[in-house]
Amino acid sequence: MKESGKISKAVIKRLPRYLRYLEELIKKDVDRISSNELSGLIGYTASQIRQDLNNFGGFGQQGYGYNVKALHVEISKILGLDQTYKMVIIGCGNLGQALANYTHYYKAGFIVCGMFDVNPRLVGLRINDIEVMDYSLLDEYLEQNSIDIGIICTNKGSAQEVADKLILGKVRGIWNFAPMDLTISDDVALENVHLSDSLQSLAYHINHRDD
Amino acid sequence: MKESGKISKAVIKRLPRYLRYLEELIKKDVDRISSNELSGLIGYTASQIRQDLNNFGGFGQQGYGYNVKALHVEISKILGLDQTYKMVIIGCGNLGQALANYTHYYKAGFIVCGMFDVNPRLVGLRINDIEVMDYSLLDEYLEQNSIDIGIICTNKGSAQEVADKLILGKVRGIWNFAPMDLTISDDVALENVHLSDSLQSLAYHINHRDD
DNA sequence: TAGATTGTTAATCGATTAACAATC
DNA sequence: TAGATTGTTAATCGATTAACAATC
Repeated sequence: MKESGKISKAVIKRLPRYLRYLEELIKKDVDRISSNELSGLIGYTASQIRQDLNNFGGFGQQGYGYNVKALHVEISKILGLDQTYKMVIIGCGNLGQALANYTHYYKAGFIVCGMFDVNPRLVGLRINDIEVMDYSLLDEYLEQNSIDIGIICTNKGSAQEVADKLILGKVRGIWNFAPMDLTISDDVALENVHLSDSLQSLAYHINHRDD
Repeated sequence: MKESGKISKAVIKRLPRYLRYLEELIKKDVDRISSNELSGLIGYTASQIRQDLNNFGGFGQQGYGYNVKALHVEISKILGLDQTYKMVIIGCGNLGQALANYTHYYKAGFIVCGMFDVNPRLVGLRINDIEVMDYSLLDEYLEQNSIDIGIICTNKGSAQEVADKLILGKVRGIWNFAPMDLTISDDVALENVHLSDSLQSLAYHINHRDD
């Protein structure tokens, strides 16, 4: 295995997609697959697939290909999906609630432990057995519970303040849905989902479909 | 201006971010900005900023820099934000509802016209004055209304079928939130938001923060 | 063993950065 | 005009693809 730390972001971004296709193959009881066959399904070149996987070690076997289940296990481990993550959601509007339900039903391993909002109408609400707490209780909650991920579903104006609180409260990663770029100490992982940016890209591509 | 059609995806992905920072500057009544100053804010190199913008034409002026408002207008036009887009949402669970509200309140220009679901409990519900219709009415609706964008918030199993219907119904773009890769005729634009992939990347970065 | 397919090096391609002449 | 800063070409860097020897 190569030294970690020099694996490019582009490679990491592809790993979840490998996982999705491997899951399909497992469902179909496919035991082995060559980089060439996988290329046909997933759309990356066979060469790229082999390069990607070899960043982490030799998971394949010459003349045989890759064992589907074993590869799935390996990529899961690389991504850290063999662990569980405790999460809090800050901002419990539609999006916050959607993410709570989504992770609850579909994402074993990512567990929403606490939900927080400033809106008194939302405080007290129960979403999948998690009660929405008042935002003022966040600091205390983070002190008393070891939380891995903070999910920011607030508006732009509050997002940086929330991020600061989350970092003080020792989260290891932030999943940011607010439409802005957060300033984050670099020992905290940050993943942005900028829906607005995404929609604007779509608009561009709608107007340049023939390119 | 260069020939369109050879502008890289990386450039397009950066445009919405330029727009966000330009909006901040407009709010602060900043009239002009140099690539160097903008670089300090946005985090791209000054060189990259000038390269990016020159893909579309000479928006700046030597010795002066860029006019903030004018640049904002130009990038908006490039992205097609000077137009309006009629949208339908398929799948009106939490996420579909969240997106309806989000675009309703924050995204002038992107208008949700119709919402559809198979679940009889959701059909009839009103979200921002849009009534959720039965999914079986989608084909007819698309025939009678000229819709630009279809937003897929269904589960994986239904997503491809929905996409096919949307394409038959002549949408120009699809915003896909289902955790799978759709097969799309290439005159339809496609933008994926794979939340699950995003969360998995975050997990990776949490476990490799020191790299 | 012969055939298949990986792991890995080398070649290519594309994107980013640096440099600087043009020009406001 | 002198100074500032763009537009644009050239250099560098990184990521993808091609090729092939290693090996199961």
